[in-house]
Amino acid sequence: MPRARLTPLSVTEAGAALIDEIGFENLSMGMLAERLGVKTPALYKHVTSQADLAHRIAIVSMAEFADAIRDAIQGRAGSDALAAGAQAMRTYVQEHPGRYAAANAARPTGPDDPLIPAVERVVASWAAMLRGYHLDSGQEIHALRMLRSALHGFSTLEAAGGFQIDASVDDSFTWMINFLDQGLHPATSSTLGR
Amino acid sequence: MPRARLTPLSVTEAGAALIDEIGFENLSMGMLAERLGVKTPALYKHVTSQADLAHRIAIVSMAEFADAIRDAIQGRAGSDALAAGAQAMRTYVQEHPGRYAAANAARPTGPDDPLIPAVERVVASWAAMLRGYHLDSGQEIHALRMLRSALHGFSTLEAAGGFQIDASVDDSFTWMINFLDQGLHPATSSTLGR
DNA sequence: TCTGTAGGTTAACGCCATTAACTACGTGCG
DNA sequence: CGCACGTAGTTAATGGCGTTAACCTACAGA
Repeated sequence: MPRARLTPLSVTEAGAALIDEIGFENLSMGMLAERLGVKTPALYKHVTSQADLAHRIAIVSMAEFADAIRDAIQGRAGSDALAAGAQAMRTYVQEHPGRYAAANAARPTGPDDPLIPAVERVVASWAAMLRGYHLDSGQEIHALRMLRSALHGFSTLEAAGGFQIDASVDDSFTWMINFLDQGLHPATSSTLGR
Repeated sequence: MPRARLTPLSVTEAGAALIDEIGFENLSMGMLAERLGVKTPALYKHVTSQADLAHRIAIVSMAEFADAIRDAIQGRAGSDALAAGAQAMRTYVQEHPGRYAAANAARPTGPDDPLIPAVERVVASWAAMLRGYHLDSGQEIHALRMLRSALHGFSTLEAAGGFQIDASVDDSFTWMINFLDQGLHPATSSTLGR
């Protein structure tokens, strides 16, 4: 049998893949070990605990998420940037519900937790996007929080199957983005069709 | 020792109280039993499983929540109704984070699950509130979903300690409500929704 | 070639949810 | 008035989980 098969990173990535399949709260060390072709205690050679594993998954997921948002917004401005960023977020949550849940549940363990810069990159992307709307400096934080609330709320409710009524969820999402975009624009201009 | 101390309802209510203190995912049968001055297996005489307990908590919580929203909106209209309902929701989540999490995680077990009418009462309250804005009938669902997303997202992020930046969360909330209110008013939202 | 380290194993512990088997209280019937 | 039965509660046992301890052994470097 070959040795040195597993590393903290490989365990984390396998955990991230698993968590998307079975859900954040259903992650178990036994299932992950089996997936990796190893007995459960072997994981503890690479990860100190299940909480540590979850935190590592959160970090790589938040970094992935930050990349997705940045890539979507990059090269666009104003309404286009908002629509693209919002879609990117929704898509990420749809494709990686477990990763997103892990990333969102995590709290920094200290001042040099790599989770912090990852979170900051997400915030920076949204802030850059909002800059295109030329808000008053005092309103930027509020707009940021509103945006985050609306997108987070929509994405998680959708991922949890919370939208039961028979009406297109896609339509609701673009409607919401339009609504937010128009409200963010100065009252005069608004030529955003779809 | 007296008998017949516990009932399904009393167990559920004690569970609801406990879940607010320790968090939805930390609920354990042992802790609840201890709280009730009884051994763990005794709970199974009133509740079939921990999942059943969580579901019962979800039902009473959703009913409570529906009452809170209804009471807040009752007698108000338009912007006032929105502000009051939104505040009521935020307050409920702040005071009862575990109950809210349980209510939100629950899914109806069948067509005659009492959870369903409770959910419908919540939806009905929000729909009644929105009626004051005289939206096109096709837009009502979208507005409802947006409202729910924004309020759910804000409340849960706040309850989870997700707003770290040093700026008044209260201010952000009222700012968001104002934003939504203005966008919903017919005069300024005439071009919404293609 | 020998040795130390590190990634893996098996075995064991404690906590949890759940079930089985049993006990005793108190109601309601004779 | 007493007895029987239903039921709220008990103790004991099972199985699954995360975790730790003790051990084994393949491989790297002296």
